[in-house]
Amino acid sequence: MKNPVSFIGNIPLFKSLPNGQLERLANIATTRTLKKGEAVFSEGEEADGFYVMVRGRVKIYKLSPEGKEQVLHIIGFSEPFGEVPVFSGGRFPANAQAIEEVLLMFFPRSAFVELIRSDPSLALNMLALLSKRLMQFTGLIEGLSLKDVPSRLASYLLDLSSRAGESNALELDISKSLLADVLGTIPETVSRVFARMTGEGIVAVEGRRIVLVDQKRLREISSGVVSLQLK
Amino acid sequence: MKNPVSFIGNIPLFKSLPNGQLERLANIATTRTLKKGEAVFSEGEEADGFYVMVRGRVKIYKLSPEGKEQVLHIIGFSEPFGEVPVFSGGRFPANAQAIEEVLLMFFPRSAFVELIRSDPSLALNMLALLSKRLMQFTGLIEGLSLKDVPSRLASYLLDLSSRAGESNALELDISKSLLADVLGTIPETVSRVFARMTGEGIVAVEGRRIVLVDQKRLREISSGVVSLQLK
DNA sequence: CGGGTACTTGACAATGGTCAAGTGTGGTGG
DNA sequence: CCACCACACTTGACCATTGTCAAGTACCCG
Repeated sequence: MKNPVSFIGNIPLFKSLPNGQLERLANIATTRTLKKGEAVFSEGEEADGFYVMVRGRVKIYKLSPEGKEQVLHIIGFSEPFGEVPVFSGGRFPANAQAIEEVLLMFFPRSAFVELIRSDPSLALNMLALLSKRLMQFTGLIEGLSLKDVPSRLASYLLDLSSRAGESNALELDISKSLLADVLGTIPETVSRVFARMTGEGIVAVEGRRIVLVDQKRLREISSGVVSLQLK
Repeated sequence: MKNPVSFIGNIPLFKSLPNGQLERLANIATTRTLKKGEAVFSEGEEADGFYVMVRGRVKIYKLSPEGKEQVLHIIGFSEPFGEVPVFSGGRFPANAQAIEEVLLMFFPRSAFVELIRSDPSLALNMLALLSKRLMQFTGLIEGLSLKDVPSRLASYLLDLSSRAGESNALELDISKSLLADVLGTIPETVSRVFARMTGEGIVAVEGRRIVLVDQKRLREISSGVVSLQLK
């Protein structure tokens, strides 16, 4: 990295920190690189700090005994992760694995807690971060418990579209099998739902490129007002 | 309440606060009583503070368009709730309803944020609280996505037992239909699973009294090593 | 004592997962 | 540079779990 202090200063979590603090952070931080497929940490492992993404992406996920995955989060540029055990338990509650080549910054726990103690605005930033995570999890729980797969897929697509500037033509940011793990289902089901949506003229799919043909229908499906035809 | 300051001082979230701060808290706090069935707040409502339970219990839950409920949390004595929008959004991400007659303490947002700013240990307590919530949600997501209903019920019973001092004879702390909403299923399914477990000699059920006859089997079911017989 | 709610049980339906087989494609090593 | 292999994806047939609808019983509260 060319300039660690300036990188750290641009992380949303650390915004509003004075320069002195940024330098202290840069001093306690270390970096770590991983190849695609490598584990950052595993569930139950002892945690002595947390990470911030510099380059690449990792998935945070739970594993069932039979090997099915539920993705909790996909971490991208300048997002922190693994911060939960810093404040409560000492162990990671889920697994983290690189889905691309990855460069991470690592912040040791004790030094970071000290920093929070001395800087209330850092504490409030962290509180805001955890609160947002909580809201996001609330949505995930709602989806898994109260909505069917077409509805969850529709929500995902609409969300992608809104983050891509409300465009109707978008490109999936992840593979369809990873998408299945994000939605809490399996690749076969994702395929079938895409097929049904295509048949209904709601979307057009070509590999990872997807066109939202009928946003209105999509919104109805995502909110559960109507459900998708069987066949 | 006889002595607000001493009550507040005994809330885990506020432990380790100096007396002066406790008095400031007592000054900004108000109280609120609700009858069974009354809403504390609803999803999407503007939030200007959070609550701490003094007496009774409330359920925090999401609602599907068809009226199905998923309970996220049951709040009991001296637990805080509704604190998420204090730090991020301005709106409650779920509903809260009294399941018994309830007495609450309310802390307005801005005064509370000021207090956090001035007291790092309060900030760390709050960070620990949100982290624990996050871990709990992680478990809920895991259950909904990766485990079947018998497994979730088994986990619930084992959890109850451990919190009741490892006793084998326990009393459900909630009605079976509320239990269904906690587990992310419906009362009919809970009934059937209890019936199957009884038939297998795993538990004995009599109204709300439940005896865990075969804890070992129950643990196997909860962890997904084995599954329950069909009939 | 009455009424409503909680709970149970049965028959049925449907969502979505499993298993299997086949197609396409991108990356790598010969 | 091409062939091959692994993997991502698709599709079909089948089945299991769980939700829906309906009816009946029991129980608690007023």
